[in-house]
Amino acid sequence: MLKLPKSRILRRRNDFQKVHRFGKSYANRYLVLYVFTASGLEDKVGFAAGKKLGNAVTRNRVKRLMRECYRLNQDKIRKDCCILLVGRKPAVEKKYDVIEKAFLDLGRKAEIFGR
RNA sequence: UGAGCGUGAAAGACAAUCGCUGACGACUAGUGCCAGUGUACUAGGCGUUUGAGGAAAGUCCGGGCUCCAAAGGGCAGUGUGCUGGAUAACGUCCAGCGAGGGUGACCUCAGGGAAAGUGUCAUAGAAAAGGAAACCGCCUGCUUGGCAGGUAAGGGUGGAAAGGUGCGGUAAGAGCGCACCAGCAGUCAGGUGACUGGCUGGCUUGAUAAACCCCACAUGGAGCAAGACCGAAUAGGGAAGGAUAUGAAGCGGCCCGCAGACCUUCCGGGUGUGUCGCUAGAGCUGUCAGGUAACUGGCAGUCCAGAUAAAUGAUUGUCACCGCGCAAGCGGUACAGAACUCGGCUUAUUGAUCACUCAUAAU
RNA sequence: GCGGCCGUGGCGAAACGGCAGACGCGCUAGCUUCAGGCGCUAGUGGGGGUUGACCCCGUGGUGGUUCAAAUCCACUCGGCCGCA
Repeated sequence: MLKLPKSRILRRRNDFQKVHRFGKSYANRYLVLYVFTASGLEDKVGFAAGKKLGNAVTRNRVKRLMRECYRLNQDKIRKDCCILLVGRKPAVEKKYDVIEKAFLDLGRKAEIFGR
């Protein structure tokens, strides 16, 4: 089942800062991906969309697209790491399939996909 | 047909698959209480149901609600400012009055007081505000190329020059006199009133209050980050300084009044991103009655988001509308995301419908 | 949610309601130097019309008050900051 309840989404400001500061980062034109493998936050995910992307509607849209990417591909992802996804400006105009392709590329680069 | 002026409905629809928030239900597992049936909490999947706006936005106003002991008085400050009404309240709305703009439909107006007082009116100009002012001109006189006196009709300056036009009058002129107009005061009539119309009077008062100000009215302050609960939780501890029942802090300006014992700084250390507040309300829909209207009242029906790094999404298909294209088809379908809540305003933006106006043409 | 500040030449910034751009950094030209820098002197200061003189528009935007607005008032756009 490809579910994504709220308990698996990062909530706390401290957690976001931890992943952002200590995680390894990978980026392409549409997304930035942070991977953090330390203890405490295994199998969790966070989504971020900064103010540069536009107003609340477009920021919400980018976050929803990223969440859908993670949800539909979570069975391939290793369970021992914590992921933070950040949207970049060119992603605002794009449809889901473009974002998903960008996510899969980044994931391969970061070697988060298990066997 | 073209141009315009008001009004302002609606905010693409349906289906399938996957996913999210809240509520309810039964089930499974764990933990606590209990002898046990059971019950409470947590987690999980399942079923039913629910889920953004007209502006949710800007935060420009006004209420509810909560706390500040009570929310009292005065001053200051701030805001509003034609009249009458609506309203919980408003800076909003409705109906009028007045002024201005437009051929017109219609639009705009912070629209009280300048005779309570003060200030300002640069440059130019003789003079810029109290009974002021003589630069040129005009008139009179004389010691005749200059001076004295009179004069605000003319010139000139200025955004504005001390009511305007005409006739009389005069040495020349002047509300000096008269008529009309404007304005002011009084009075009569109509109107709840703003105001409008008439009559009479003395002949006359610059502009600016979105300058200070005066007048009238309103206004205690803070805001759900309010506040309450659980709890180790503005805790408790140490050091320094200050104050003190001869009255501290406080009541986010001051005084009265209230009240009644601490306050400031530093050091070191610990604990929550908990629960409630949190959605039934000046609610929504329909209908009837009153009112020109804003709106009000009665009756019937109805329950319609409650998140907290913040749910309402993704994909596919069919249809609708628009653009391009011969066609197959391709692309597009605005502005924009609830955060305690309600009434407005403003701004962003797709956009019917209906009423009306002007121009042209036809009948 | 509450509150505050700013917007003026290319840049940083001044300016009682009364000639907009003081002043500094720039830029241009000249002097100085073998050359450059430093220094000194003068000028240009945004846009449009014009050969020039000169005229019109310009202080984020739109209106309003005023004889006159960068300044006062209202609305609005953009940017920055503070408060548990």
